[in-house]
Amino acid sequence: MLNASDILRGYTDTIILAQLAKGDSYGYVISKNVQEITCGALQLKEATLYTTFRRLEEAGVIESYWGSESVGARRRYYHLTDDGRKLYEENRADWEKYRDMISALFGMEDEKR
Amino acid sequence: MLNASDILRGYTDTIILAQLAKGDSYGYVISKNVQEITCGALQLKEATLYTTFRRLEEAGVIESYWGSESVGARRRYYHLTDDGRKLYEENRADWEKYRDMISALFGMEDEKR
DNA sequence: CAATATACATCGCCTGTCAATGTATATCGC
DNA sequence: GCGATATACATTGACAGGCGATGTATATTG
Repeated sequence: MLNASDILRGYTDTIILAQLAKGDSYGYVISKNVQEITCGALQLKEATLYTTFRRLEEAGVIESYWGSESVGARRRYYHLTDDGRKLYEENRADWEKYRDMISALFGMEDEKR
Repeated sequence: MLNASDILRGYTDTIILAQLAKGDSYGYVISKNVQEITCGALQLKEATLYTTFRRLEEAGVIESYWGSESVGARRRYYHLTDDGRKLYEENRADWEKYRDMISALFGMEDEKR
């Protein structure tokens, strides 16, 4: 069966980038959003989520800062940099190409778009 | 950038299954077909291709036999088993779901179908 | 006051992809 | 005739990303 973990691989970065493109956010909420959007079918596991944040920040496409909540658990917010936004747009464009290629490879004759 | 190797990951099995669904075939030709279909954008590297054949055969979804060519390099042909065909159909169905989910996660509001 | 939700973090394993390397046969141009 | 290139299969070891397990801490709720 098509495996969710292997599907995720390669898309995790862009999924997070897409969430941040809507505005600054933090791990827990992003994780919940992904579950909601996919009706629970796909999930960014915590280990994956936080290692990905590190990687993206190191790459300079996101920046982080601690939230100023005075109540509840602390939150580390992330912000998309200009480079990050550029990367996001590139990845979206790439996806449209790869998506069509995979459909073609899977023998789906172009129920186009 | 969306990375071709990580895109492939998770789809390689089904790509091969799809090729064999059209009839028995062998590594070299399958590899060429994939390049052709994707205009060279995606490529099943030999190491990947042959290790995947092993994995799929072990899983009982394909079977192999040596070709009877009396000329040229020997060819190992692969044949889709009944289980293989079933898996192929399942993966195609899964793909349609995952494809739409990823599009949604990437913030592509449904230019449907 | 135990259970659950919120929230972040790290370690080490697993698995699939691939570069590098090796083998062997056939063909094509010069 | 011979070097280059195409056809064809195979293995080894490295690498990287996803994740299970585990740990920390605060807030809410029954």
